[in-house]
Amino acid sequence: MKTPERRRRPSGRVTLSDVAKAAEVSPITASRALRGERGVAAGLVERVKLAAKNLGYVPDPAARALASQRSAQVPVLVPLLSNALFVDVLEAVHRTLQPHGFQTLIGVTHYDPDQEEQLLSSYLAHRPAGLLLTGFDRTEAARQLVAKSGVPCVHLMELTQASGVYCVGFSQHDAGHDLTEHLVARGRKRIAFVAAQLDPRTMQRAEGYRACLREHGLYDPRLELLSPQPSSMRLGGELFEDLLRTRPDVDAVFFCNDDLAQGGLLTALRLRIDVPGQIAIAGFNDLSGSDLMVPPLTTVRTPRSAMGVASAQMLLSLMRGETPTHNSTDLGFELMVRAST
Amino acid sequence: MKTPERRRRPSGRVTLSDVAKAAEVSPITASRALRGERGVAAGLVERVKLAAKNLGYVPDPAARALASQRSAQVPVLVPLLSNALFVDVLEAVHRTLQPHGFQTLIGVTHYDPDQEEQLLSSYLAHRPAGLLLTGFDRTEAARQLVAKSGVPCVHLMELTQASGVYCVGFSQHDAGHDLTEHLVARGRKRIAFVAAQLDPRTMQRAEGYRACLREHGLYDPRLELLSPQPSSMRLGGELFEDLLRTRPDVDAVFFCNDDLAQGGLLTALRLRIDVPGQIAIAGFNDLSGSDLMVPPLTTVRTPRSAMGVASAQMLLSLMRGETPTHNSTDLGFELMVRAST
DNA sequence: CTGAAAGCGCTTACAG
DNA sequence: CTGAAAGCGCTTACAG
Repeated sequence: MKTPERRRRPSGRVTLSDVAKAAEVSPITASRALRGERGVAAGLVERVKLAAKNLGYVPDPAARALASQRSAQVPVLVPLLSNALFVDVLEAVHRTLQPHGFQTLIGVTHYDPDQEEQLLSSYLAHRPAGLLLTGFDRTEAARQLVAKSGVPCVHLMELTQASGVYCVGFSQHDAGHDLTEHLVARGRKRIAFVAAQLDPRTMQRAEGYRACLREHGLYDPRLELLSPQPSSMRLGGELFEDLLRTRPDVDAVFFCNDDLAQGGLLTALRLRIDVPGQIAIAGFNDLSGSDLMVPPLTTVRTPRSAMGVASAQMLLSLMRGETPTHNSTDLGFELMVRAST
Repeated sequence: MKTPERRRRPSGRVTLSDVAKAAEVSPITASRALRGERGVAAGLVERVKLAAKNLGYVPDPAARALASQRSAQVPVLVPLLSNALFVDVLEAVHRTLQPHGFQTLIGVTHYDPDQEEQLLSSYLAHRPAGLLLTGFDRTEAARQLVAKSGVPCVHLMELTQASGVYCVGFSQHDAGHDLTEHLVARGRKRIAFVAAQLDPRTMQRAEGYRACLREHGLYDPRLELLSPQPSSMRLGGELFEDLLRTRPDVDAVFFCNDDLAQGGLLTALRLRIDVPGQIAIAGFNDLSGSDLMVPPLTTVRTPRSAMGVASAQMLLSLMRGETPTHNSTDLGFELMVRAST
């Protein structure tokens, strides 16, 4: 009788060799059969899959990642979860990657490049299969980290023509420009721009706003109200009141995000300010509730789900080792003209 | 001259042995020093940490998980991300676990027990350090999976006295009861309950509503409007209109969530229905924007961040192998009486 | 088409 | 307090 081995560290787990034994093949063959690698006899594949199912085998992702130097994880780094914008993108990414066996990891940067860099370094240690990042604004160290890792990466929300950089988004500048153009077309002359957070994309919209007003000779820097505070309905209401106090002659407000605009609209309602009679109000993103406001809010509908799906598809293609024909996908935007302007 | 080894699979990664060599100790000692295990000479710890820093060493989580049978991941399973409720909880969990070196993984079940079971089986394969689940309503298989895994687990949002089950939440039943009591105290007689999604917690609030109205002899099942559709502002407006059509004599509505209530309130505004004159409106959760509505919405403030923090702390304690004195933490709730009732 | 050997980068016993 | 050996559960070359 054999004495029990002394050095074992049993985990009670069903392993690949258990499956291999049950199917009467070698672990290598079992591994290949389970991963659907071609070049395994059809009969063996059947046997292995059946054995795996019967034993309730679940591959160990840690062992797999260690052996193959590649996990099935795809970290997605977004600034916030409290903005429905990013939640919609995440849902779409998750929906697209899931059926291909990739696991979406959510990382929140809070608009802080240092936090992003740290997240990146920690996620990269997990040997991710791919990476999804928001925008292009990050530390040089973060950029190096990604480049050196060789992990396929797609950027969300903004566009660039830089070669070797993959991105899916729309022109924030043009969207800001077109919404402003709409206000001008409605005959507005004193159009304010009210923004919070002041992240890169907000500032690109601000540039679009400025460009448009300059084209019409209507630009006045005193009509810009920029707050670095986080965006919220409450802040929108407060900034709207500030604006009314300091610039009582404004006839339109372009809020850089719908939560601000909704707050502004509700404040107008409370103060019995006629919208759009006295003042037109527009927002950005077409978030939930904007079409239900009183009056319904004019805004720009941004392709949130489409960006999630398209960026995930581009990443899938990169992870397969393919070279996409286009490295930049412009998904456009849609002006939603409603009763508030 | 030695021929290069043929079987190497170099990953270009800085490993623990690189650090050990640089610090002139064995890999085991380096490992212990880095993990802060006590029983290593202070001088060595210094040397190892310095070497690690100089080399830019980042431990490989896959190797660590494989060797120790335990990862640093803590999956949190929530029904949705589109409800701010869960986003707030997640933020708080993440904030609490992060400094202890644990990584929060977000899993979304879409209120589907089968999806939850599948997520659980996939996450458990990663040998998580701990687990955070929403509520108690899951498949028997899911329950078994968790129990057999031995992974420490805390439940969120609901309470139970069952022994060996850890939970952090508040009484959904009592909150529903107390809000209804407030409406009764305001002299309302025909109080409707309008709900969507119909998840377990919503139905517990419904029970609280029923109990309260029965106590006052005011219960009328025809005043309940229950829709299995996902909760949203839009749906709230629609259900409110349905209710006005079928039960024109209602004098108060208890919406089971603030998004529904906000939609109802905006619809009332649009239809020029006097709130609270003709009809009182109340919501649940005190989500962003509820205090800014016109009129501001009466609701129940639920301890979202507190639940996130407390559940993460309870889990930290379990992961340390401690046995918490209380296995159930009741965080209570707060009635926010505003102008809509 | 199939398999024996080695290795991925750590940690767990066990010894001293 | 420190270390040599073995092992965690897979996959990657290499051979046949």
